[in-house]
Amino acid sequence: MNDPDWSLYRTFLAVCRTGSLSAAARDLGLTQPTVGRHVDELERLLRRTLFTRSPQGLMPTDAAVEIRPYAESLATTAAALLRQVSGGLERVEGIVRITASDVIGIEVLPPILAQLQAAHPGLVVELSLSDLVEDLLHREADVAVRMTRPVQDALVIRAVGEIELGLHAHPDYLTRAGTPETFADLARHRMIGFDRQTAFVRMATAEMRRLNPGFSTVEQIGWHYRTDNNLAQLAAIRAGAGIGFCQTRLAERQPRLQRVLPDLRYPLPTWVAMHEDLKSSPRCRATFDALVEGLQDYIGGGTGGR
Amino acid sequence: MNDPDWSLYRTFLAVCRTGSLSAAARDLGLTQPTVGRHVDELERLLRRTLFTRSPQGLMPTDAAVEIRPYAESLATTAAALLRQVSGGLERVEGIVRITASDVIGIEVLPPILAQLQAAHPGLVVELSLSDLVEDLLHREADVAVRMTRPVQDALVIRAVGEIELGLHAHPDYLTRAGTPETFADLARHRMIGFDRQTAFVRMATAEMRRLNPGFSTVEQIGWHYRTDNNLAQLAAIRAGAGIGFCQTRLAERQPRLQRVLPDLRYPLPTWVAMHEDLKSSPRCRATFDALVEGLQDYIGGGTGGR
DNA sequence: TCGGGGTCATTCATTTTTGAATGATTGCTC
DNA sequence: GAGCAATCATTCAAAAATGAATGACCCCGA
Repeated sequence: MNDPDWSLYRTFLAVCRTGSLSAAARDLGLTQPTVGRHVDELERLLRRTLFTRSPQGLMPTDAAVEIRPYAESLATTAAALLRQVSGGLERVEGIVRITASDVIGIEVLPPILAQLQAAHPGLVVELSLSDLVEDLLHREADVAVRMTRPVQDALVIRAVGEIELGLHAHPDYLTRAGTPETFADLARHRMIGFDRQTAFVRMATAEMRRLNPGFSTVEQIGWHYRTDNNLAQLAAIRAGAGIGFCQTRLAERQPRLQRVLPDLRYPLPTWVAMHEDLKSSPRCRATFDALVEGLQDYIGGGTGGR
Repeated sequence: MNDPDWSLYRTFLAVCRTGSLSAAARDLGLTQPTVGRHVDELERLLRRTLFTRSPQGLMPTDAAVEIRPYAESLATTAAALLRQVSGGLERVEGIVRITASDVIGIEVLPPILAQLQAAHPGLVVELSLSDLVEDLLHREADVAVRMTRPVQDALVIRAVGEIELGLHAHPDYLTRAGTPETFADLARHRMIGFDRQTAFVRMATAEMRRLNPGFSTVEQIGWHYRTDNNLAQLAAIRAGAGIGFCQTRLAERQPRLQRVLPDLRYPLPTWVAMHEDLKSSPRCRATFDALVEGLQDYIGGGTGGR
């Protein structure tokens, strides 16, 4: 049995993603008959039907679903290879892909990255913002800012300190609704919080209770403005919708945002991580270092160290 | 800039591995001019010289060395894809790749795997024996038998108990040199042990000292027959070269191998691991289960559990 | 019921890729 | 130093892959 040509996998993946031969052809810069022939040949070589040709488009079969993750992996690796080769071996240039949470990526990273790029005009930054952690081992990203300690081997990780979360509100809201003085007061306020009870939220709630014994839990307080999107929470606070959590350093930067119950604190330990092999890549190394330094600055003389 | 065709990476990798266009062509089932053209095109698309054409063969450039790991990763993924598709979705058949240490693979696994294959004639087993842990996340292997606890996420792991190591010798040796009665006696014996001071050996030495306070360390005993190959150690013990460590259950099976200082024990915790995604693959699941059961039997009603 | 926009399959000429053959060069052996 | 067995580069004809064009089909909305 002959191995399929690797490019067939790329075509296969495009068809999986788009759901049609024509769309895949457009993405790949090929034509629809070519894509169709690629699929045919892959099916022949693998001895599997990959798509059932129904008139309303192609339906991937079980076999297609099964091998798709492998094709995705091929794609991320190929993309990583191109990023790697995009930069020289001495100078800080080329493409670096960074993954971070949306709040960090939008509120914290821009000045850090702008300064980095000012120093290295040849550097192109790709920002992938999501709470789904992209896999550094599979090179889905080159450098990551994480709020959970990366457990995988073969990663260079650096703790940059703890980002502190605290309750904040807009002065407009506080003049209207009053300023809470005790944890118990919060029960009478409009609280901004999470929508779903994700694993992170449950963990955070438990930790919050541990750190701040007087703080009532979700059940007792009740949340009036719920969203899982951290940026939306921040926007709600800014708009005077109520009291919610945001990063204290972030709030300090905002023109008019006031801290509420300053004793309540929730530290978010933060790491920067990248694959070991990328240490020797100037662009990744420089980005890593800039992120570490920038975040430590942001946190305010963080603990640093490994 | 156009993306290079993924098959160019495969050709590139073959050239890296073989060191010549002709050899790569033979491996790939292509011809030498084709391989040369592929390399040319990849160099053109990446804007990098990958090989310096010297008369005495091709020398990979720094750029080639840099991207080779990515090409290797592509190759392992493609291989994993083919293994995946080699089996059906319901029946236990196709190719399963297992990695284990050499002693386990040669002395322990054969009957387990033979029984597994007897039950499932369509199952093809690939055994990769090495102390280098192949990366399950990158699908270098489907199932692994490990002596260290796998730390990576996204793995299904199962503790199968502790394999006990003990000192053993051939009766011929013992009649010739006497049977040691105390740890101190070992100093007067021919000891079989490791060659280099690897991280594992250092750790094992420390652990050994902790578990068996009276046991002298390497420095005090002195090793007279040194090899890092565990099979070679076992062979030396069998040949009556002296006293060395081997698995007690293994020694029991040998026709004539006698335990020495039975109080001395060194338990080797053992795990079976595979990638989470492969749980739904019958061939991997069956292999995983068979290995767990077989190893628990081997250990002798091991502790089991997770 | 009738287009319009989308899909995929088929055909055929064109382009591209490939392989066989050949030549040039090197390293090794005798 | 000649002969042999490698290597890679080049050439040219054959094979393969591709794309444009066309036709058939389906869904959707008028």
